[in-house]
Amino acid sequence: MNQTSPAERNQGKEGRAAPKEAKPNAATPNEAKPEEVAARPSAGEGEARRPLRADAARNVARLIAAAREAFAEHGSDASLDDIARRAGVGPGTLYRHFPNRATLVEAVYLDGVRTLCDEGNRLLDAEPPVDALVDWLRALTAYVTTKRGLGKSLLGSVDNRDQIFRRSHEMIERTGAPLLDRAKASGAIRPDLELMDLIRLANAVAIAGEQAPDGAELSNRLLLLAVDGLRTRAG
Amino acid sequence: MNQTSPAERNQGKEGRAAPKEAKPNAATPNEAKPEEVAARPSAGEGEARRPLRADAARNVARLIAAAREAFAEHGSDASLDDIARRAGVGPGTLYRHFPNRATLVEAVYLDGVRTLCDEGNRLLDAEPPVDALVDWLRALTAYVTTKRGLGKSLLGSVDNRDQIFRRSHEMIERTGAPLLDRAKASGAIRPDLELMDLIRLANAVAIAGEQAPDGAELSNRLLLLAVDGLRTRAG
DNA sequence: TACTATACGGAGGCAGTCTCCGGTTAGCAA
DNA sequence: TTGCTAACCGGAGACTGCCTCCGTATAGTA
Repeated sequence: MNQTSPAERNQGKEGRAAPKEAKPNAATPNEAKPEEVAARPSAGEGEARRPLRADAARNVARLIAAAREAFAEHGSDASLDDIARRAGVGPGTLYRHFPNRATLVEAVYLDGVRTLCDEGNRLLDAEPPVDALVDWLRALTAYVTTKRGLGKSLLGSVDNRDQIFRRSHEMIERTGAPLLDRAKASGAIRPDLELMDLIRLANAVAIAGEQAPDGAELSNRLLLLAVDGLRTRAG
Repeated sequence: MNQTSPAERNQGKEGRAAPKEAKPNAATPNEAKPEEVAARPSAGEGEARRPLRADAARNVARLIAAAREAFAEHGSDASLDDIARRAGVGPGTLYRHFPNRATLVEAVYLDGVRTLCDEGNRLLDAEPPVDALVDWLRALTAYVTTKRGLGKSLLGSVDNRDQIFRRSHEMIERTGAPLLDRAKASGAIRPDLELMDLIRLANAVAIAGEQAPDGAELSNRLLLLAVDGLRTRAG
């Protein structure tokens, strides 16, 4: 039985038994793509790692997808039991894979980064390069929106949070840089543009979208307006 | 029976019945000092106001004190049942006086401002004037720390929050200005110093203290260092 | 002192969290 | 293919928090 013990989950919560502690493991569901082979989270560092069974990996993926949906609708305080139901699994299954809310939030967060980077890698072959960059910026803006909501709820886990944020930023840079270089090389984008400019732009339009009733639509419109201004001017 | 109805408390919470809505009343427990005579919160504007009974006023005061303690230990998500227990009253009593968490947070918040201002008014007679000012700045820093924690949880009530923040800022200015003037008049403090400088200073050291394990001690040390720099230089 | 409007409080319903353990099954060896 | 077993599942149940209801208590006034 790979049930995480109560001691594994305790971290400074008063009253009832403390909530489960987020465990930084070398290979956790959050490290690998949910469907990819993954070692079990509870194995010690020196122990041989055995990948998750196929049904377990499927459940992890379903839980992350359900959590993303629930967090989008209700925020990161969404009911974990509800997430389990949406995923079609029992609460015990949710808690076996994600000992507490923070680990699930982290998993959704990193899955979002991975999806964003996968999208960026796919767009490396898309033509024209400037449209590929714009498509990726759109995905980046959507990601920023979810990042802001989930990032706040990772506040309680200071040690881990900085590491997560740094790693995701690195992933985004590795993905965005080639896309930007392609667009510059095509001559359609001003050559002085830097990736950090685009990341800040995505942040700005995501924040603007948070305040509006039709936030996603507004963010998209603002993004397209801003990108228009980034194009190399003909003549 | 002055029980607030479910409709009075509802405000956009999914799942279960929505939580109680904070009711902005002309005279609520939050307006008056808890022990002071207060009209009942649920009375309409045009109705004659009858002060709370003595036992009711005592319970309000106990609830605010218990809430402050619980919020300091657990944050503004502290269990309301636990706060009622700490106050030695039933949950029904808590909900009769504070229909939802936000009203209780607001009461604790405003009570803190009132306490700060009372402290400032008491210090108007203290000698030397510069030490009186420093004592008040220490209290202001402690207040800012609690303000930041409680202020975040008032985010959900945008209309009321701005009003609360503005009112508390006015109270702080009315209290702090005479203390600063006295210290200036005594010649011990540089004459170009403004109250906003001191408020910003209190904010800065409070924020610094949030990140440290011995936060309160650090904030105090930083405050004293900074105040040293504000003194009029001899010679 | 008697009366009554006001206040109290805690049982109970509901929802969410989280664990435990009997049952199921994926995956491997023979 | 079959049998075995370690890994996995899931949901009942205990517990906590939120919140209301209504019988009881009491503060305050005449």
